[in-house]
Amino acid sequence: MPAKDTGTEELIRSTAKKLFFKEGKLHATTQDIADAAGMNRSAVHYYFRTRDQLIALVFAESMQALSLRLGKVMSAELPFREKIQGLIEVFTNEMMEYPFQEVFLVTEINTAGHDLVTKIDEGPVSSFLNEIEKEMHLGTIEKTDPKHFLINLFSLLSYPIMMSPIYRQFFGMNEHQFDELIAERRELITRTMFK
Amino acid sequence: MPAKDTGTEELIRSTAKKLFFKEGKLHATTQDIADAAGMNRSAVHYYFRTRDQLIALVFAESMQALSLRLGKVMSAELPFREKIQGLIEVFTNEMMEYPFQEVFLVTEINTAGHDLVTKIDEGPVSSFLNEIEKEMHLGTIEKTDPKHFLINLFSLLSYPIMMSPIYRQFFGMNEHQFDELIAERRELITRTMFK
DNA sequence: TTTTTGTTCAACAAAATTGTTTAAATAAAT
DNA sequence: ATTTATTTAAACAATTTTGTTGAACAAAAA
Repeated sequence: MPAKDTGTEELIRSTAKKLFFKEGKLHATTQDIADAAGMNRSAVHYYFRTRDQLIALVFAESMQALSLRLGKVMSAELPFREKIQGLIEVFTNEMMEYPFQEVFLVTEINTAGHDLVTKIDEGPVSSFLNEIEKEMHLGTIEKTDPKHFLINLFSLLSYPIMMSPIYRQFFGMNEHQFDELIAERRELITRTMFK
Repeated sequence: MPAKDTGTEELIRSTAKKLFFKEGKLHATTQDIADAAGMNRSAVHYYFRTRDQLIALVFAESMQALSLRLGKVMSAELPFREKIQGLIEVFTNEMMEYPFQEVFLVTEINTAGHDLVTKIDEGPVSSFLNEIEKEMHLGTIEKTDPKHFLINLFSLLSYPIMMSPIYRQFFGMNEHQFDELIAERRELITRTMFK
């Protein structure tokens, strides 16, 4: 009974993500999305009924993917330092592709107030916090609340990329120059986090 | 000839900032603003003509204030370490009061594409970058591109606060608990940046 | 007091956005 | 060939949001 399957639904989803996460167009209308996907606005409603439902789905998928990514990276069978390097690699790549994903998530939480509690698997996070604590006892990283270690790591990773439009102006750099600066950071962040 | 002067215009401005910067309601309508300010929507249009003009003004003022704040802190007559501590203090306070101000700025740049070039005085920034470089030669901070030092500093400062809705969930903390975690960071950031 | 100026509000009009409906066209599966 | 599912299109209504206008009002100036 099902038919065509030209992946239209998936196209709409990915186009919405492109607008929200890549271009930072947080107010994109159903018309904007249809235009960007090269189709009729009716198709958007046909597959997702309402704009809110589409956004709720994009939000949920983004949270879920984030949780999955975290889980995979945090519970990898690797020595601590390599695990951190893997995390930096994975999340830097994600941020480079979707610089405004986290901004989207936060503003959605502020306005719509989604219940994200269910979306996050706290298991890997808390066991990773334990691993961080062990590493602190070994002396390779500074001793504090392990939550600070995690926060610092993601701060150094995410913030410069999501704020790049502002900081490019501050430093008078073009996009290419700033991308090179960001590229240097993978190594720099490792150095900053250890010792 | 002028009349009343009940500071209504100022009230509208500050209410808009409260919605945008404090509560992260980035899609707030003129009605939302009027409601929050306890007045008629016409008043908003009377003073600012259009929503876009109000937003443009809030944006410009925010950038200008940021530039001013930066300039003042960066060109203070203080030893380097104390200058950094002052910067941390000032900008942490600002972030605590207006957690979503930077998010507002970035999303505005993405959608409206304001020309912020004129708004920023690059003078103090570039001379502060020189000061950082000098400090690197003295050996109190690690040697890299001084831009990285600045980026790191603001990452550690701003990101945790603007992302608090997400990370509170991640760590299963309430607002008060997370505020205490943030409070610990002023000292922690200093320690991380030096040595 | 009268006039002028500036402010507030309610009502209205215009525009933008959303969501539905209907019809027609297309394409796949049975 | 028939049925089912997909896609486009156009038209429409409903809602939201915006922006304007005119009247009422208050305060200062004349």
